[in-house]
Amino acid sequence: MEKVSIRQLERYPIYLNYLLSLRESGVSSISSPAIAKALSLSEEQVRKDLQLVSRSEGKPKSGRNIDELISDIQEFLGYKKVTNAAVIGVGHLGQALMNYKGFAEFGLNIVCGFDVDSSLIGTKVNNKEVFSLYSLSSKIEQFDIKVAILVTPKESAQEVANMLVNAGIKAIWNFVPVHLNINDKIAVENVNLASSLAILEHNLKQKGDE
Amino acid sequence: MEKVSIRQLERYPIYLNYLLSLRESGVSSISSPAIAKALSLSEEQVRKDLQLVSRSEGKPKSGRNIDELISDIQEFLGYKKVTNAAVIGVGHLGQALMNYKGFAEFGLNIVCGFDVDSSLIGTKVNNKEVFSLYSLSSKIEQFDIKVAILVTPKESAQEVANMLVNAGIKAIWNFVPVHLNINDKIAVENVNLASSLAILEHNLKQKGDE
DNA sequence: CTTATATCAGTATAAAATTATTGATATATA
DNA sequence: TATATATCAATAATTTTATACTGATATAAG
Repeated sequence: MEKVSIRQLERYPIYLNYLLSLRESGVSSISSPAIAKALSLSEEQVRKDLQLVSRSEGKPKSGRNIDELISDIQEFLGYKKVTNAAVIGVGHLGQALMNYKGFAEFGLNIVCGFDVDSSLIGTKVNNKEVFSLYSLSSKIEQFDIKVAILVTPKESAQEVANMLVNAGIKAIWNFVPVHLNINDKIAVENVNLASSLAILEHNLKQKGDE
Repeated sequence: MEKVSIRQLERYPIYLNYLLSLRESGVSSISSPAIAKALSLSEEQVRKDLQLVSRSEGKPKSGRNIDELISDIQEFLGYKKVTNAAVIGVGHLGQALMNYKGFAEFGLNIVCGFDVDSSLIGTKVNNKEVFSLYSLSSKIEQFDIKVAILVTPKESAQEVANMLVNAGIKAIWNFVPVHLNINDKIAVENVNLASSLAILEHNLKQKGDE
């Protein structure tokens, strides 16, 4: 496999999204410059990104076949095989994630939630049961859960992360704004809204100054 | 202002978070290498990042004063002045965002929500009223709303974004997985969960292969 | 008080990512 | 069918970002 950069990885879902919407409106082929224009990227970047994951070459003048391109990106991103996940911490955000329908198209299947709050345990959110955090190990095995979606309060995030690792989780999608110190055999990806907001505010300030 | 990179901007909230937790546990000064170690970064990177925003210099052997550092980062990120925001689209995620307490510390104040669903209009979420999307212009002015937090369905995102711009919004924090074509006077920052998940899955796969 | 050293600031180097360039070619158009 | 051109792949140049190095200095330890 050729090396793919983090930045590239971030772009593929964006391409995919756009291509899917194009296909819905009946388009059957597209060129890199056209994609670039639609997504405000450079054509070189788009071409390189697509070259990396696409099995067939693009054709001058006509571009690439959309169906093939979609299939190749989905394949590359692993959307074609299902990964089971669980939400850890069934608060507002946790529940919103459990209710989110869109994960299915990413191959992510949220099978259940975990919490310590006894008033939540045994309830269902979007038809997915909420279990006690202390049944983690058995449920992870039982449901073949690979990814933990961590949405606990800050204070308990590290402790719960340790529990997850002990219970055999291989990847943590961390929505808690805390740096987790974790065995580097485990994949950790942080969703940091504060970082995103910092960029927005910075841009807002700059545009205001112009 | 010296130039700051996107990557750096993303890191400041992470530093801040860590420093706040340190201060809570009574620590009063910290060195760049110590921060680097705690957050799994390189000491050079941390030092450069801090140099950029810190008004006072660090001292060999003892490092930097935590209170000062926290204050400088907060100042730099604009956390000390309040920016009013509104949630556009009061679904599961929109409600979760309206309920999220953490934005206050970022200087972001969600004042209300907007939706087109008449069963939502007039209700309150976390004590913030939900207005009709068609009252956008007047409310934006009335409440001095600067940032729109966009959480609509895909299909309507672009159309609503246009309405927001017409109504005078200066920044859009876009949670919808759609590329918005917007006047570049407006700051747009995309929160793309699919991108984040793509990175996680890629790492998961790589670690599995090792 | 003196010395050793951790940390600093500033600069230089290296790595990563993006953008530009070049020559080739498949297709649309005449 | 011939020609012009949009797009391609591959490579080179540039820019951005991260890391390493150097000499200076404030503090801890003796």
